[in-house]
Amino acid sequence: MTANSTTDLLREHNLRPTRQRMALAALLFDGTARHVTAESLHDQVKDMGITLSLATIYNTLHQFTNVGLLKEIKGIGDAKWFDTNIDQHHHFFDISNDHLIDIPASSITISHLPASPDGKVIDGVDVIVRLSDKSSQKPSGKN
Amino acid sequence: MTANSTTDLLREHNLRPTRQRMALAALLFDGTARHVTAESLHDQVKDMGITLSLATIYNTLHQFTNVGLLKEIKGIGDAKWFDTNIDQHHHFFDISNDHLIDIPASSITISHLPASPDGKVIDGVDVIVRLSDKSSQKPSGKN
DNA sequence: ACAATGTTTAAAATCATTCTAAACTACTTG
DNA sequence: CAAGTAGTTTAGAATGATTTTAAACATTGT
Repeated sequence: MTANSTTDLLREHNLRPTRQRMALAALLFDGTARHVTAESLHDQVKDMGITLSLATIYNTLHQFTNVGLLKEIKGIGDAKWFDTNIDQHHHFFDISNDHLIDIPASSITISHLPASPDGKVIDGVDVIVRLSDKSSQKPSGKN
Repeated sequence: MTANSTTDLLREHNLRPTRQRMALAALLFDGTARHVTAESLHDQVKDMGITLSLATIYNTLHQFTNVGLLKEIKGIGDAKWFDTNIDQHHHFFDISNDHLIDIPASSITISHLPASPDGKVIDGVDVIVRLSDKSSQKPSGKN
């Protein structure tokens, strides 16, 4: 993604193209699906020789999410993840290495969902398919 | 649940029936489906006039989970939830009041799950159906 | 260039959770 | 049932992720 299109992307979403947001947008929106946490992004940025405070990473991830450039994924590990794939979709989560893989919504068919309670509507459905290594054993329930 | 059967329940799972574990087990395992966080349990116990340290609540929830008396639910809000329903099942999560409702696994049919990556096996599938109030509007993506 | 407003930052604060080490309790053995 | 030992509980400190604060700084419109 060129510097110019990054600028445009930010402006189109009413975000001033600051040095910090340019760096993060360039990194995130290269067209490939990315899954990041605030910490992992911070590390990536640091590796590129750019210094950004962690607070800015959090601010920016939230701003990008608010304008629809990112999607927040909950329920993965202990930290919050952000996904550059903003389509409705689901995830494989590899518990052996904390890796996420997108599953297009169209690849999963959910049928027979029970009716919502009165006065409630379905806001969304999240499916997480946990993966582990074929060889590894589940721990037995011992104290 | 009587004091005696609570004692037995704990012993059957190799847990000493201490005052603290008895109180928590009696509260949790009354036969109805309960969804608790460490904090919510702590508050419930406090309301009954029993004083338990939060650390003990955490310890006990983990021990109960390890022996298969509880199931940990991930991806709900910011805290970890524990469920007395230990069958494989899914959840409605009402985002307006942080309430959980069980959905039996048999009530949802998931088909066409993509194949797992090489060397990986499916460890489990979690479905969370987010609910909101019929009247409330989704926030529009503004900065 | 200047003001006005938006943005970044370091540092402190917060929140959920875990760890630590000392005090305590339940179980076993003599 | 006394004493030892192994398991438990606890307060408080530590951790880790995230948010807040308030001051310094950058961008934009005029």
